[in-house]
Amino acid sequence: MNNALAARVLPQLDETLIAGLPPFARLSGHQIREILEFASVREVSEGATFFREGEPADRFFMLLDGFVRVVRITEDGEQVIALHIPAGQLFGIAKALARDTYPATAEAACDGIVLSWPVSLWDKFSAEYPGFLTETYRSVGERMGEMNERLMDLATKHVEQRIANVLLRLVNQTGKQTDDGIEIGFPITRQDVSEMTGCTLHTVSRLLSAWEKAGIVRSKRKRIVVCRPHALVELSETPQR
Amino acid sequence: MNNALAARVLPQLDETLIAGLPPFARLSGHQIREILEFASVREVSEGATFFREGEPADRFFMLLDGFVRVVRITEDGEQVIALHIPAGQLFGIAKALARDTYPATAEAACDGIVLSWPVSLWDKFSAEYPGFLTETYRSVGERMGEMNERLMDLATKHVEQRIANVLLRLVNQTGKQTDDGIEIGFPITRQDVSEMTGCTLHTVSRLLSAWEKAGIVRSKRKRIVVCRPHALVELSETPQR
DNA sequence: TCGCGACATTGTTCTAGCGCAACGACCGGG
DNA sequence: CCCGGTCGTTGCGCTAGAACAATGTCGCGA
Repeated sequence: MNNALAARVLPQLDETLIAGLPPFARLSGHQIREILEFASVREVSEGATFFREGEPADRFFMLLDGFVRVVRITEDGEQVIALHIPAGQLFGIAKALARDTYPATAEAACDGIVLSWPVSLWDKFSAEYPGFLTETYRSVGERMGEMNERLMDLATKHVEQRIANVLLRLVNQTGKQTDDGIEIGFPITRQDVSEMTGCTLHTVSRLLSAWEKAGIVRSKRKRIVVCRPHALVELSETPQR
Repeated sequence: MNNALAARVLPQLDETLIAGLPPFARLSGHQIREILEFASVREVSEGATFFREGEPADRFFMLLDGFVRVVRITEDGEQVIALHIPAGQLFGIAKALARDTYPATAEAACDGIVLSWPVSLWDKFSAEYPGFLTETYRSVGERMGEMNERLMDLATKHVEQRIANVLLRLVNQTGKQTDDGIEIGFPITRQDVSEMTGCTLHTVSRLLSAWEKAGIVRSKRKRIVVCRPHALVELSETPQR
């Protein structure tokens, strides 16, 4: 699908691709065309970096296809994955929060396609395009809510519950139905899961093995399929043991 | 000071009190008076609740004096303190993030004074008062940054480092110079610290005792004074042990 | 002034999850 | 087809910090 989409999108940007996205939903055909005029398109492959924490925020982005991983790195080199952003959302919107540098690093969790605009257009977008700001702040609010959930989990839950929660969230947000169950929509390693849950990849590996034996998940290299989501829900709710 | 301020503020709202605050900094005297016309004033005492998580967000608030504690509660009744808000900032601004309920509970960390307005005035404020929205989003951004820091800490740091960090942050944000050192600006229990760092009050107590013996802090009931901030900085940076 | 409730300390025991280590499996490139 | 790198698994010992428990202290209201 990625390739098919790329083939459609790259030769000539198709306005129907972005017309339905929340920040642009209320715009006229003319406005959509205008937006596309200004946009740079970029095809990215897994692992590509869009921008790094601390860099001057000179562009903002719309993800058309794929997933973006938002990452922060501690002084001693440990990564923490703060968030995953699905296709159809804006990111790198430091300007919306009156910042002039990016607060985190953004990289492609899988191959994908992004549009981007210079930040100098931000004020034009927010002034002229009805709904743009509202929808932007709605998704800021949602991301804050998600961070909050993770904060609570890290503060109060056990590793097992946190991992169960992360899998459930990813499956809800990005899941694709397969014959076995629901698969997380992008490649993901044990290391990634550990960086999302604040534990070691060893613990993740052990738990996934155990869950695989129990028939709750199935996983291949970089792929995780959840077969019995409800079992995970129960695990994530069990206070301890 | 609280009482003196209350005496000044309650009989008749003094426009100089809010004219200097960032969200209102660029407004004319007339606009300031208009804002005060619409405002409800409330004196609160320690522990009072402004609103609870999940309630419809029918008002937004400006803290004139005191500190607000932003709290979330897990299904099993555990509290997590997400944030402290100092005087001079807006809070309960769900509307800014296109939410119609409050995402968390807000209570008074100490006696204080708040203004509040019905949420129906939000659009008027943001449309008519230049700088209001910008400053609002700046502080949203700062709070997100702070949550992010805490997320990283919870995910990668040890309890000792997290507690050291929390003390340093509180001292920086709210500290008052005393002859011994810098004191946190509001009453705070071991339990509170534990709810900020995701550990037990026992561990907090033990560590504070140890630090007191080492001359790093001094603490009485509900009061913590940091004598040697730099020692805490070192503790917060020590990878382990 | 006394007594109660909120707050704090400190010892002991126990375990979840980390650190370390070694090996195995799969994947893409030359 | 082979080889090196990335990704995953699993066992073992250890320790940070939780859980449990008991006792001490401060401050406020009657």
